[in-house]
Amino acid sequence: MAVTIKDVAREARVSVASVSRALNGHDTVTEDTRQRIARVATRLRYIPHSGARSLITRRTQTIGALLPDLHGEFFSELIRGIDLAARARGLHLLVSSSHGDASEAAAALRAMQGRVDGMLVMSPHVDAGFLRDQLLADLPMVLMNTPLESAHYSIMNVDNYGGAFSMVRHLIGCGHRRIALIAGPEHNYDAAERLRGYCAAMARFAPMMPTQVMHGDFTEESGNRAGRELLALKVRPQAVFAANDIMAAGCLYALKEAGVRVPDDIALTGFDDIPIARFVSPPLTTVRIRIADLGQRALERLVQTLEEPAMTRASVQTLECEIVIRASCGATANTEVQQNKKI
Amino acid sequence: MAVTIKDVAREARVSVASVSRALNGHDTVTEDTRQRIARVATRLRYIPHSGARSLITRRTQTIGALLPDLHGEFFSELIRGIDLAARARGLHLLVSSSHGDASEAAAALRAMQGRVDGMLVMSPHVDAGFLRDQLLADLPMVLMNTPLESAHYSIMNVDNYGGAFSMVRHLIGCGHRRIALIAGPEHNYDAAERLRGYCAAMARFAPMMPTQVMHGDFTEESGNRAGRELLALKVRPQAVFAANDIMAAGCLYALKEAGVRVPDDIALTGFDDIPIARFVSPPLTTVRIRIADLGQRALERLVQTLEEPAMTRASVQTLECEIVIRASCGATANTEVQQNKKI
DNA sequence: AACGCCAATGAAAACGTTTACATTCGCGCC
DNA sequence: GGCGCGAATGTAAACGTTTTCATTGGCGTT
Repeated sequence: MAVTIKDVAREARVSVASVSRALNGHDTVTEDTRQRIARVATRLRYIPHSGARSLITRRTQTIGALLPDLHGEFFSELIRGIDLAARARGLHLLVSSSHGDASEAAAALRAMQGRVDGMLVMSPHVDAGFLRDQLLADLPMVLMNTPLESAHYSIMNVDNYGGAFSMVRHLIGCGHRRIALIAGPEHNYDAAERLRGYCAAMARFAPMMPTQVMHGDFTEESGNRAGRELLALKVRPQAVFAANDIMAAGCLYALKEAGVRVPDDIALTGFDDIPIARFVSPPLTTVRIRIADLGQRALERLVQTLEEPAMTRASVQTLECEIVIRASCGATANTEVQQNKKI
Repeated sequence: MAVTIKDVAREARVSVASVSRALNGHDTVTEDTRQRIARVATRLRYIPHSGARSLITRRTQTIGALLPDLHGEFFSELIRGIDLAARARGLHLLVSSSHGDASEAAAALRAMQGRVDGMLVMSPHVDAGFLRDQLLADLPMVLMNTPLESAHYSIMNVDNYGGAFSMVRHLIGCGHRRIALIAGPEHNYDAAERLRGYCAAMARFAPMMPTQVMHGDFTEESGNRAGRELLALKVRPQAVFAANDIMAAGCLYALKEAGVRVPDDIALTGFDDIPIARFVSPPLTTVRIRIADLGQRALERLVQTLEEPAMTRASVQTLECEIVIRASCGATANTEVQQNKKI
């Protein structure tokens, strides 16, 4: 039914070998015949069977992305970055999102095996055991946002620690001393790193002030709850640093509802710089992650591994964040974006 | 290098045929040998080569999604819906987003041919010529959000007309009469349908009032500009209906900046119900599209076509919208969500 | 004019599956 | 006890490519 290389060969009065050579740009074919073959191929709408090709070349020209069920903006930005980099290299992108648990993630990964040349993995369920299992099935992988260390796989992380550190430094620079953190979920790596950055910056820049950590789980509701808890305290903090923007938004509503003015009474900042950060009032000072960049860089790292498996050693890369200063922190900002300097 | 079916066969002391049969659940193999083969397969970490398989079965178990460079939330929700439905059927998802123009879209589609069993296409660049080209390469496709009609391809649209119609009816129900529309881009199908719904509802429910259409292009800036233009008018409208939420947000900032109160002085509504709609103040009354549903339904339609090519005739399905009433329209809402009734 | 060489092309094997067809074997029936 | 039959398994062809190796033919060299 479908038109194959044989049809093209017959029609162009050459062998299939010549068709293959002509279409793949080998130099051992006359310009004349190449053009004739090309004409026939387009006329017949010939499209090579990728399966047959991958059978012999051992390459699928496809990379897989295993993603958690991320919240909207983050997810789409990440895919956008990956897709951009992939298409620049003529690679296809096979995605698989939303896995509830480790076994589901493992199943998804197994299903992708054999269809892809390599994988980008961002999943909270990827642990050491998972990694060991995969090691034997040596599929090139790049791990994203993971606390794992691996001698075999490259890792691409976001500088959560540095971002949080810078934000606290900024708040202290604004004159705030009592700074509370609304933390993320306990077993989340990103959340842990942000907490670590907060603590480190407090210890460094306001060593006499106690840290104050409220419980949260990255949801709007938890931010709201934390906000109400803060208001009930005898001594309210001067600034609240939420470990992500959506919690900051939840907290903001709690403050507003109580008639507390932001930033005059309490300053508030977030993390991620999702679009919503610009739209709440007052607009939210936050830590920006270049998510698309993250995806792009991860894919490029993977491609590098793919192209020279021997040359490339596993590495850990960390993507810098930057502070975006808006109204919610009470800063008299003359620059909107302040580069996050290395510490 | 990789372990093949032959390795499994040798190790299990059977022929490759038996391995294939056992692993594919055919009933012509003894329970005893089936288990033995299964054990060997897992021990050896055997993963069938999808290329080889698709070569003979003529199926790739993969469907492709050709998407425009949609804005964040919409994009991710759509993919989520598609992915959900796909994985429920054991199908893989190959995505390709962000194509600047028609030729790029065509290239992306061509690149996907032969790697997928069918395609979901949502792209503003898909026109009649494009369609005709593809028709010959009879790949099952479902078209999304397109004004095209096709006897060969099923179409899955959003009820932009009905949503806009309902929103205008609602605004009139709130007591507003002078209702302006901030329109979307000229050659955008969604935008045109929303405009049509606005005009139809005005003609129906406020026949003596003139329609008032401001230019816009779905961007925040254009909404802001339109807002400023509205303020400059001698007679200001009582309500402004922006053809999408992000323009409504832009307009809202223009109104706020001018000290105009929403909804007291002017009511404002949007379309899409992106998350931002909840976060602006006042929260935005808008038309909700169940985006994930759209993706899911489209995929299910495609699968249906795939499974019984003969049975299924091309069809056009339209996904209903619903009005989400928040503060920005000035309604004294007792129900937050009002089902959009068929007209 | 014969020879060798190189460029262009063709023939065929190989990739890893599935499946139609062939073979084997045990068993019941005449 | 031979025969047919059906169940279980094996053999081999087929899928559409790429690539190695062989073949052809033209041309320059001697």
